[in-house]
Amino acid sequence: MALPELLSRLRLTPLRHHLRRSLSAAAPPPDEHPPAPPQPPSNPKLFVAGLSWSADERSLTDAFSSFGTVTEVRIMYDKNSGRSRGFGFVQFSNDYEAKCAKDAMDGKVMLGRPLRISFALGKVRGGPVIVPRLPMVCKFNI
DNA sequence: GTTGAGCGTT
Repeated sequence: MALPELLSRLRLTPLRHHLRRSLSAAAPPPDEHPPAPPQPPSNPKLFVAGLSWSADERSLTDAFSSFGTVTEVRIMYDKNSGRSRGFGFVQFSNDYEAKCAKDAMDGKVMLGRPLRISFALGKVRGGPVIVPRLPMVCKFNI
């Protein structure tokens, strides 16, 4: 085996690997478009379903007020029977609190029923649905 | 005395 080839195998090869690693590390993300941020639109109002028949505005408020300032709580009742329709709305003073409460309370059982929470849609009077620009991180670990 | 996916009043 020729001497140059020997040297090449002993020293240059590892160097090449090192260089390749450095280059690939320094290389910009290869046209990596963020995979369609499925971050759902967020607004200060939550749609809360799966409510127990016995859940009222008071118990709802108590369950959500630890995540922020609850500005409005509404449970939909049947006009005739007066019984709860099993869902309602909880509005916070801002999107962050709403998202935090959603992440923390979605799926949790309340009064024996698992809550199904999502951001309210529809009757959004007072402006368009604002998509948050900054990542919102819930500080609660529930 | 029942039931169980869903998006609501002024």
